[in-house]
Amino acid sequence: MRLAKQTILRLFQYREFLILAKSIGIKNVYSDTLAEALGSSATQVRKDFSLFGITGNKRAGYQLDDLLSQLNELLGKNEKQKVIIAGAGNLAKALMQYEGFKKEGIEIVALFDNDPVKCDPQNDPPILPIEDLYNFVSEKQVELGVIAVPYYVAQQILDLMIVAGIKGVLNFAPIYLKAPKDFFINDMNLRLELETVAYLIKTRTKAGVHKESS
Amino acid sequence: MRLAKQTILRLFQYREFLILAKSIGIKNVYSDTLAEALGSSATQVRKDFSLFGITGNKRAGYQLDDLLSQLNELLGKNEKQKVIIAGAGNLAKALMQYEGFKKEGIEIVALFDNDPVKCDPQNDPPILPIEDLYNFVSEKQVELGVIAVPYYVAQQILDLMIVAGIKGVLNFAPIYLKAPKDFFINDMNLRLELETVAYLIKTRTKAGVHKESS
DNA sequence: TAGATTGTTAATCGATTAACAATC
DNA sequence: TAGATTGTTAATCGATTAACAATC
Repeated sequence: MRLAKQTILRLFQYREFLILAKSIGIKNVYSDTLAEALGSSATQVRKDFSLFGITGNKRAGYQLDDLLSQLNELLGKNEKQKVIIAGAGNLAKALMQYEGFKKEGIEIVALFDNDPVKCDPQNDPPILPIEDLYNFVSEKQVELGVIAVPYYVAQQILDLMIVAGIKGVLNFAPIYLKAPKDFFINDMNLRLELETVAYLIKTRTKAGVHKESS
Repeated sequence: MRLAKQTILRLFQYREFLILAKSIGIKNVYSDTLAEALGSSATQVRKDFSLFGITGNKRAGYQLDDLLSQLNELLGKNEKQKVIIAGAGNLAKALMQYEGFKKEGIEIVALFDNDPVKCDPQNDPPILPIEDLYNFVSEKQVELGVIAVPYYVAQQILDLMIVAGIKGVLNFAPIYLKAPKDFFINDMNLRLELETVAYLIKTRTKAGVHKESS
């Protein structure tokens, strides 16, 4: 099934909200509850669910535990996924602090950096020289990467990742990267995103695009 | 004019490429050149331009300097914009390192943090206690903010920003924030974005959504 | 039962792409 | 001129929203 990135993002957001709701003892949710929590609409929520054959009860909404386990299954949250980060700078640190990764089945297994000063194989996760990337990734069969290196080495690092066996990346380098058709790249250009908000403020479109799911 | 966030993002990306192209001495570009550079299509490029009345020459494409100055005008790049960051953690540091901000007319004028240890009014930009946010923002008439604080204080910080006069934010807190209709929020949930790539890899949709402009 | 909520179909909306005339 | 490229209109595509029957 072809799935829009936006839909997938929403499914993750539903899941996130359910976990929170569960922690405060809620047992049932309605499409309306979820819509409210995400700034979406009830129809959208039901539509998303119907795409996956997730069903609720006509009068009682969705049973939380049930819904959550269906989403977990769907989103592959029952399996672990290893990730490496290229570039051991502040962005990498910020990601590691985002925390909750481990809880989410995503494990940062190593960082890689050019700068010998930043390297520290004893750290957990280890910070290794770029030269080790190929062997590490191919041996451990890591498939997910993050590109947090300066833009002028980003393509080179990506190429290295690709031959090593990485299948998709989250890219923070502000540059268009070339990759095979079946390779996934999710571009995050933080500066452009900030400039976009700056632009919107300046031109103060009165009937506002005030909510973006990015 | 109502403008899709995606269109604005593309305009910024064109501009970015033009600056690079200019630096290596290129004088003319074609819609095809720009499309290639961004992984877009020539039709898309011309369509975007036509929305703004930007025109080229039938046979010679677009004169680079000319195009660039039109984009600068359009995107408000001839004016400066001040921005504050709430939360002086690694993400804030990463943003400051992104560099090029000043060059882009965006100036980080202050950071704010709860933790007295992190505060340093002598730093450039100054790192101030949250208590100072209201006065600082209203006095300096800052309109743009970044939310880089933990999710459980994000709404509170946003409310504070709003009353202080901020008109839009780039939000890194993984939570749906409530704000007035004419307030701009651009949500960046880095974890969800990474999870999305992880999902796409797992389900390995062969006919790939391999390029995302997020 | 009456009221509330789901699940789905059809309508709308918006963005991207294709087609092509204009013209340098 | 012939060929290449623009600018725009129409077609397509996909996602969101509205409407509403089904039913707990």
